Amino acid sequence: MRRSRAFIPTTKEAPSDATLPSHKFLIRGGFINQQGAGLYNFMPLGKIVLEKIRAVVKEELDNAGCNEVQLSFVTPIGLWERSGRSEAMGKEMLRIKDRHENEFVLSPTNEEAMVELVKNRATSYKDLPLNLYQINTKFRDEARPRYGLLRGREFLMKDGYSFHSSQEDMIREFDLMEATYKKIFTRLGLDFRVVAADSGAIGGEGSKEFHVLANSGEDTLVVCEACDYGANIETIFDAEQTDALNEKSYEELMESKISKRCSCGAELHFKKGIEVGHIFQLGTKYSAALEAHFNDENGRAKPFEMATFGIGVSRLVAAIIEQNHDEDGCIWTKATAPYVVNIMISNIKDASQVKLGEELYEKLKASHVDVMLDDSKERFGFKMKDAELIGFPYTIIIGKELENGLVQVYERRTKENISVEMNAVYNKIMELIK
RNA sequence: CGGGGUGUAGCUCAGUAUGGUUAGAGUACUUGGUUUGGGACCAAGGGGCCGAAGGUUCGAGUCCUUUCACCCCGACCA
Repeated sequence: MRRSRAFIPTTKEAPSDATLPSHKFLIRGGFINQQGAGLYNFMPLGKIVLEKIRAVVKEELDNAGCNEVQLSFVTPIGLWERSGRSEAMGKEMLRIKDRHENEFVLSPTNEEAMVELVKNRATSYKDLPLNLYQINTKFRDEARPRYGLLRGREFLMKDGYSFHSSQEDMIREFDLMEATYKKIFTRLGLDFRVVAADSGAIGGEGSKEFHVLANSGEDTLVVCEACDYGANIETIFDAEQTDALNEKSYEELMESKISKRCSCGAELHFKKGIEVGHIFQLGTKYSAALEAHFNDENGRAKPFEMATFGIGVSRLVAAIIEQNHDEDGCIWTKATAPYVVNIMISNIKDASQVKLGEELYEKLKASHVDVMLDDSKERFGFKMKDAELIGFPYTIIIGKELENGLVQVYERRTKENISVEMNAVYNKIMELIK
């Protein structure tokens, strides 16, 4: 993409209502803009990031044998009445009426719809197991949306549901999904932890959360430094206790409640996390309620054993920045950067700079590198600030040193600038972005 | 859903206590010129139903009533 053709409205100042780094930088960088409380538009850069995350999620799930589907976003209220969740979820569900006065819900989640989809279509144990997922818009009418994309009302979430003929098989799938999620978050370049969790309102037993570690995280985790043990603090104290406590007294309570040492012997620490994934074992809660049965080996009807798996895709966009930013802006990981390489022509009036920039641009594009050519008329300082704000992992600076046959490669994360022979920069970049 | 706050230019905000020229600044934008390695400088411009509706008044951004929206703290949540 050429900067001169791109719609990337960056600003020097953040709107006054943004408090978190991710919120500020995503708006300042021209990734998103707010449409209403908890409602966001994704502008070109934001959309690219979203799609990159979506692609990684899809690839890993498909590899693990999951089937992608797409359920209708608007769902008849009857679906929710049958499971009792119309009542249970209450005002969280946004209800609308059509011209015939029929009531509908904008899906906040899709257990019911997915059970209905599979019911009477997968009818035998021979049809199982099945794992169906979608990456689709959800709507939850939060009492108080906040923190930009971290707690919107409308959001993009991957939700998956698996169907099994036995609990053992369901647990096997649960473990497979845990492993798959680890691959996904690793590929995205994130520092994350898997922790034991409460299963919350959705019900069921056996529940694990995936948290991106970040100071602004809403959840407090207890994690072991040595092994992979971790737990959400909610699982250790009941809600009333946690209400009254500040962080320091958590530590005191910890001593009385649990050992300061992990069972592996290493020390336990507190971390803040942003929940970006949640997997849980549902059992037959929904299949029994909705009478979704299959025939077992003996020809007996049984409700499906189920598990459910979520990943907050749009939340991840913000979580990545919460974990990866500095005072100047975003620092995207290689897998999530809207453009991995930014070619900066310092002075657009300098024909030799333009020539090299164009050549590199074409060459990198031909090599399937996601590359931006900054051919804007701005001055050097402006372009640098803009590149830092947007957070391209690498910027090739074509400028003054070109007279000596040199260009600079600027690494966003470290802010290091290295000089490279102009003829060697292509190979250097290809090596760096691997 | 409880408590608090804010709505004035694309963005950040003055102006509102005490009503009174043509509603301001910075930034962003347009044009011309000078600049050209860290969000440049000079000059000239464009841009506002002062959130909305009603009311008081000779006169309302400012006072009164109603309403809508958004934000913050809490309770609740991928």
